[in-house]
Amino acid sequence: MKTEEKLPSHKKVYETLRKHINDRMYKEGDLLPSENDLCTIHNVTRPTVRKALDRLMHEGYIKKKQGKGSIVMGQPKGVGILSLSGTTSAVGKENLKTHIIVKPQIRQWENAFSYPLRESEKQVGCIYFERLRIMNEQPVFYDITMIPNINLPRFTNRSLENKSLFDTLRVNYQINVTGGEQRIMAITANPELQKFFNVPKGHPILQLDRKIETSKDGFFIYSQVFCNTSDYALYGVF
Amino acid sequence: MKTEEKLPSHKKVYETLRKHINDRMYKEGDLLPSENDLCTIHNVTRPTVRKALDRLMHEGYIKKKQGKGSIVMGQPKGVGILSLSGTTSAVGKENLKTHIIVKPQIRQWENAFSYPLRESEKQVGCIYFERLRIMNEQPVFYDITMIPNINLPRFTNRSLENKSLFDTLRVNYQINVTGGEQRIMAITANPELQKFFNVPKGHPILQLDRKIETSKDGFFIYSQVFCNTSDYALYGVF
DNA sequence: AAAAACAACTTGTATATACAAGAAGGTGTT
DNA sequence: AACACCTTCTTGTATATACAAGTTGTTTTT
Repeated sequence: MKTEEKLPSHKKVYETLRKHINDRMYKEGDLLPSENDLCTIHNVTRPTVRKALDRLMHEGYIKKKQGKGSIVMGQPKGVGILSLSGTTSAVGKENLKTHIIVKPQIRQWENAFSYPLRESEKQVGCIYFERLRIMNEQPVFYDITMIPNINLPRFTNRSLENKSLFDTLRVNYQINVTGGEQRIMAITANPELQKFFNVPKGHPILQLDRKIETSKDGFFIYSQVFCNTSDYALYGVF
Repeated sequence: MKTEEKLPSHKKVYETLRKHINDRMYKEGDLLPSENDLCTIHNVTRPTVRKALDRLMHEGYIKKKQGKGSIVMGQPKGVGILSLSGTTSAVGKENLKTHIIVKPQIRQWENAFSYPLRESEKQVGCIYFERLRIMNEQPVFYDITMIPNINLPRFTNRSLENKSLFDTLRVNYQINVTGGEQRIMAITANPELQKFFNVPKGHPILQLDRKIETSKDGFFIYSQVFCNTSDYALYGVF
């Protein structure tokens, strides 16, 4: 088994810097080493470093200023819900607890939240689970996730609790989220949601249906998220 | 007056291709000319072309496949609401009518939808307007926009009706949207919204508060959008 | 006829180089 | 002290070049 395929240098530089920012080695407001310094550090040339920095900039980890340098912005807040990552990175891991309501299980599926499925997806079935996310003792997210049941060794054992699903896929399976589409709407809580969120009848709830696309051809993640925004508004950058 | 500053070549290539895709000269599913062809067409080198293509790819206009080419995806649907553009490009211009509820006017402001303002912003005051957006005879969006009152020649005369505000800024004033932040929540319609949307009391409404950042230093656009999602769910790609 | 090998495309990665333009700090002159 | 200038740092733009790797169609071989 070779989980270790050799990454292109610009991705290695990206992963390294990303990790250092996440680990707070570079803090918000800091300047990254200059592009030339990064060249010597990673033993690559400037276009390569710039490619890594471009991606970090796009994802909101840094901002660049001509003549000044690359300013660290910290972990992008809430890129999660509204543009890329999952709920975990959206609100920060600090005060977020996760209850698994329905454990990951193999299911048949015909469609996914009104998204039509390919034949290849229907054949393999899906990994299905439901989670309730709780912030400061208060339930905020309720989400249903469906993933095609392709061969992901040890997947169900992994970190659905507190780590980001997308990080798991990226680091362990070299599957990157490349984009996706989502529908978002306001609804009122049905009895089930009333129970989960502990809210009265008629309470407004945010609903997100998402089809998430990855670098693995034909591999999509489907998720439906309900969110009680009365105390925590969904926050996102773009 | 020189509205015409010379753009870097990679931006010129980007703008040209973007326009051609928007004008349907390249249709969905088409292949763009190869990178080498684009080089000779625009008389630049490959890294320059690739930079333009990278941006088009990030914004969803094209997808690239190694060995194949650059596949045109058409105008990115709904990049609008949830990641970059304004409501116009989010839903397509076809069936969208705009009613100006409050005409653009100069106002003082102390804050913008709970976003704090800089001193420099407070001093110049803001351009304020409210719009109701109607799709197929049905009111869907109600939005309030506030823009710092810096010198934008002929701005209030321009195209608040049907064109995208962001396109106007980009083409006429070389101001690009570089990002922003937003809060999104579900609420129930207050009496004013009940009237605008023609919905009963307790009807769920989507609310977006946005602070939009531009390439012009210190120039932010603030907008608050209410959306009746009972018939048209907000759709976005990312 | 079917399969394998090849050639001719495409995009992906990476280097080396050069100059432009903005920011910051020091050094002089006034 | 204040200002202008210069040097030196930074990132931005652009070229020229090379090879790797994926796709497609053609040619050759079996």
